Amino acid sequence: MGLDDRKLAVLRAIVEDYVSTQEPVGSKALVERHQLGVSPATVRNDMAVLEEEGYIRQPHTSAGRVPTDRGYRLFVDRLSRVKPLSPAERRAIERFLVGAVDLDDVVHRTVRLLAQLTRQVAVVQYPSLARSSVRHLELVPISTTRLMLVMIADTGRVEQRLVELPGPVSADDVTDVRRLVNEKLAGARLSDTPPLVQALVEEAPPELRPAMTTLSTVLLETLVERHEERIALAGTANLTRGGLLDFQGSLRPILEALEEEVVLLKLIGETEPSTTRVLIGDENEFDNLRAASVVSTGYGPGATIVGGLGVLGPTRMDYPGTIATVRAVARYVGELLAQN
Amino acid sequence: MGLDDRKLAVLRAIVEDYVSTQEPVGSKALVERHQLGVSPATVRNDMAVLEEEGYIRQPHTSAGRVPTDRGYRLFVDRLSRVKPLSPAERRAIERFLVGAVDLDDVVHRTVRLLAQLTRQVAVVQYPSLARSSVRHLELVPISTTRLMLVMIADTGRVEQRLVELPGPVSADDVTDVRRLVNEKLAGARLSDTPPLVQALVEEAPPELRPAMTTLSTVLLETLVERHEERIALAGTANLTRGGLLDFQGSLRPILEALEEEVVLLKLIGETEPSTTRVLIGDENEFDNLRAASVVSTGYGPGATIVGGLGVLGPTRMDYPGTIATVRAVARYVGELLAQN
DNA sequence: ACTGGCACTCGACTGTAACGAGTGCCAGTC
DNA sequence: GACTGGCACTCGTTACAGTCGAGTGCCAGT
Repeated sequence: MGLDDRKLAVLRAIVEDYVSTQEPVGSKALVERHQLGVSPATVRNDMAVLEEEGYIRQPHTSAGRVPTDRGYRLFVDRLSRVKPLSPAERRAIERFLVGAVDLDDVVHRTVRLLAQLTRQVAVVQYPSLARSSVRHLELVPISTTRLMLVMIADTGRVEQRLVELPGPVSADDVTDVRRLVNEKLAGARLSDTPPLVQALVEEAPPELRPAMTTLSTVLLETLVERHEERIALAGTANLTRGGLLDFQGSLRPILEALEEEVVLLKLIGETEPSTTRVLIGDENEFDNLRAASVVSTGYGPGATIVGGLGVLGPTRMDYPGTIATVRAVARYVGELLAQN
Repeated sequence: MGLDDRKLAVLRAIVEDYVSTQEPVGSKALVERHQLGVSPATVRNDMAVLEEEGYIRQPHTSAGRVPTDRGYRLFVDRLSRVKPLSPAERRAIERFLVGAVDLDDVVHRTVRLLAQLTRQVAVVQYPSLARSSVRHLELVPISTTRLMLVMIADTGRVEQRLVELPGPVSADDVTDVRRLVNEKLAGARLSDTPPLVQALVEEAPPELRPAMTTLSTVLLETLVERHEERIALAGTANLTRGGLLDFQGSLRPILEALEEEVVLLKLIGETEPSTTRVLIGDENEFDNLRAASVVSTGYGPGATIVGGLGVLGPTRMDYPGTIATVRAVARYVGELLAQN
């Protein structure tokens, strides 16, 4: 695969033109718009090679070339530099995020901001419980045999859950249980809680045993097993930009995929370190999304990562710009979280 | 507007055929599929009258007829009976809603169920705070000058909000404030709280005054002013059924409208009594949604109404079936809430 | 009041032709 | 050997004409 510099320049030019015009690009138009210093015929020869190598393809015999997923991949990896944000964009980010009053607010503002800046579908994962610590556990009696368990995490997340007790429990008992539970669990990482919860049951005074047992089950279920992830979504209307040319005419599979939290989590839930991840076309594992690309990254206060965020759009997207925006927004959100 | 019985029957037949075939219906096809007991020519005369009265129209000169918004309105008001649900549907509803562990769960299951049964976009409003009572208010110290305020409503809703205090407050003070606040507000309807909150500040011991003042501001803001409504959405992929024939080719305006909580609230936030509301085409106030219809109703435990739910689809929808499903789901959700 | 018949309209579909963007290839040039 | 100009070719797009048929409006007849 001997791709000399000029062939790479041709590929870059094709990607850039196609992204901005949305139309297959031909050899003549290419030399006109870019200073390649060679004739269309030469470009055609280069194109033939690029096509053979699988970086570009022709929609039909007598049309221009279009980048393949592989071509975009090469472009992203080797042919593009991350665009610095414009001052206007920086200002927009700051303006948008100040004044958020709670975590919900932060997440909603973030997802809308991201959708607006990238003009694509934005996805933000709430700070993952698995990466949070318990700040406080509250038990609110609903009736004599029912409690509302409210957990407040250090990331600002608040989760509630109804607990059905095996027998009636007095208000004093609830107070005792609350104190016990908080003594043991406050400050603990959620992923470390199972043994602590276990100990809780064993150390409980006999009269509180049954209640504590039930409670511990619910605790484990809520906090650990049922990996309670939350997701916010915005900008689905942006899918209709490019008037059905992207996504080969049907938004259906995309919209279906966007309704599945599991899918979104796999896409933006950060797996690797804090690097920005770009999934192009069928690089992602979902058939429904083989016409889409995803740019995502992790965010969190300081250097730690508590959740992921990203955008989803057509494979034909402005990768450098999108990557820059996603990164910048993630950084700002991290700073915001660090303040709380 | 003398519409005799046969003309009404013709209109009904047109609506039913058009809804099921999605194609303009002609006089000949009509007499074939329905036992009208008259010839196509007669039907044509009736159609001419119906068209003159604005109940149907021709997409183009030599095509069949299509109902207008006005035609659907007449159909809904006078020509249709609510379809009873099939046993399969009843079973689906029950199966879907048992096992919900908290309010979030109930709402999410409901909205997905509704989307699945009606095969349209479903919207469910969380129980409105304005119609809830305070069950408990919790104050969790984050730092010496910061509190997390958590409000638990009797409807199961839990709202949190960060409070920035004017000066440092001791743990004991927080306990005092918590007790005071709960004594005053527990059990109160949220809409009745403003005077209570006011009294709270006035009656507070002097050393707690500043903290209490800030807190009261936040309380009022959170609970009353910033009418904190929440909405869940599902089934947007259903918009793509009928392959762009509905919604005159572009989903854009619909998707945009669905992103605006305010819009959705106006659509399904119940205004009138507990009756089912049907908004057809441009009967709703949003230009973006003039190609859509909305069927909505209120729900709540027992006879009280705490929120709204409904579905949105093309004006060409199965109104009797949709209305029946929306009502049934609302009733089941109400029962579920009553149990808690 | 209803019906059969008939002329008419007009979108959908088909086939043909002209057009042009874009290609691959080849012979020629530096 | 690498690049270029030229040329034949492909094939989608557009325009136009013609046919078909579903559906209508109207009118005379029962």
